[in-house]
Amino acid sequence: MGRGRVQLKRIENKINRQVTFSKRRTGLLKKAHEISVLCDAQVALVVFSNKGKLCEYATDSCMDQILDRYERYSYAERQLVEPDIESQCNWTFEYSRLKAKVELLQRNQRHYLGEDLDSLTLKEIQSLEHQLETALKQIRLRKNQLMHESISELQRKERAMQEQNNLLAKKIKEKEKAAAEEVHNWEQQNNGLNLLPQPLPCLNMGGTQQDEFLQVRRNQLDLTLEPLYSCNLGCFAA
Amino acid sequence: MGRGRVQLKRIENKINRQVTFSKRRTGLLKKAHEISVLCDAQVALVVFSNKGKLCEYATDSCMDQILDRYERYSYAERQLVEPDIESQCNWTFEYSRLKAKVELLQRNQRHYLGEDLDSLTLKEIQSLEHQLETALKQIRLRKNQLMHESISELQRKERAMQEQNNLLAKKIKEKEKAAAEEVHNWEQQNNGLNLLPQPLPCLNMGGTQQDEFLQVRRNQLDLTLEPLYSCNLGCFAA
DNA sequence: ACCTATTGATAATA
DNA sequence: TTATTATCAATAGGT
Repeated sequence: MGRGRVQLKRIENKINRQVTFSKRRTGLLKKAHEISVLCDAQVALVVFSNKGKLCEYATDSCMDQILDRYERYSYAERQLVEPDIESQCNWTFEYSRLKAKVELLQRNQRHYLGEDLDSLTLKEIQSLEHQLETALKQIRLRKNQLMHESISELQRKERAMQEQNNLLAKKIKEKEKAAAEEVHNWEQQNNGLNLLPQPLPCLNMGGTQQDEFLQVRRNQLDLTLEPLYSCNLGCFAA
Repeated sequence: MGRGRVQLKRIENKINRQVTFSKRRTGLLKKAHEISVLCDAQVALVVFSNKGKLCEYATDSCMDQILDRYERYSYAERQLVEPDIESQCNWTFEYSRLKAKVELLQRNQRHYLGEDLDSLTLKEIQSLEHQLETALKQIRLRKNQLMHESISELQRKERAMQEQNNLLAKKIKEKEKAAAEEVHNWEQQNNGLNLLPQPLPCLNMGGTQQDEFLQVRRNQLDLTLEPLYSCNLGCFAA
């Protein structure tokens, strides 16, 4: 909304990005509040800006309660696995052990994400860099594999659709031909009356309109390539 | 938006409320995604409908990570509040929650290390790649910073040692001079006996041997600059 | 921060 | 739920 349509991709101009962020953040918070009030829903919204600034909204200002509910909700889905009653004797120990584990893992995770690096020595930093470089190699290998698979699949689909398309075009031509003959017969039978019927609209799609037809097919392909939320082919350039 | 202005209050008609919820939820998710992409922000959105149905959006589909970041962010602010004794009753729940968290973190860690990638979709892989690229940038920044500090420190040491060195060389020359004079005196006192003593080995280090001395010092510096993991200075080009 | 031309979202309706 | 459409709301690009 505004002067000109907007592309769903990162705004490269830093100033514009910041301004747009400010405006849209306001809008987003407003909408969150509105749906919360109008529809009696419980909403939690957390936004970290580009620069790491936090901004939040929560219905009735109880963020923790909602996040807690969320975790309960989503943990319930994964919880099918563990009945886990073996450790009723030494819960206290087990619990603190787990807690320590979580903290360690979180610390590591922060490091893997390039945060909180000041606590590391040069040697540790170098080790971390090396680990991530290795990981990236693996990730890119897998990515390429997936993309190749995706491309093959799309090419297969394209061929199939092309065939189907040719078939349909052929059928349409045949029908037109048949219709034209019928008209011809009718003209001969009513020779001199000069009452030409209009061609049936539903059959009016041969020859010159084939291009438009192909265009439609391409668009359908594009839609297949562009599923939810702008997963465009730009990613292949990465 | 729509036919007539809307009051910011709960929609009483149940049907209307449900319909509006559906539409606005879609809109809200869309907006959340848009600001996320356009402004390179990290967004987490959780919506519970009136009837308790959950609906969520998270940048790059990593809700847990964002909520984690949120908790870390706001943790510092409330750390004063909760000594957390309320949860002695529902330990079972807490325990399994922790356990699930550990599993999630471990799973993530594997992904950050480039392992176990087959379970990820192309979109997730791309997100992961992007995260690690960003992390690596940060890590390299920090590494360079540490190395520059290290270099400055070493250069400072080098200057200090150079000074000390000059001082020592000077002292040695003086001592040699004194020794020579003593010999001279001795020679004069023992004129004609011709019994010259060898110069003391520990003092044999003036003039022409200074260069070799500096060379040794440089090698020690190089070793300090080149610790584990082949961290040569080429990294400064990164 | 404020101003509008435009696009986008959506309430009412079917 | 889906589709349409009249209207209002959000906002992009300027000032």
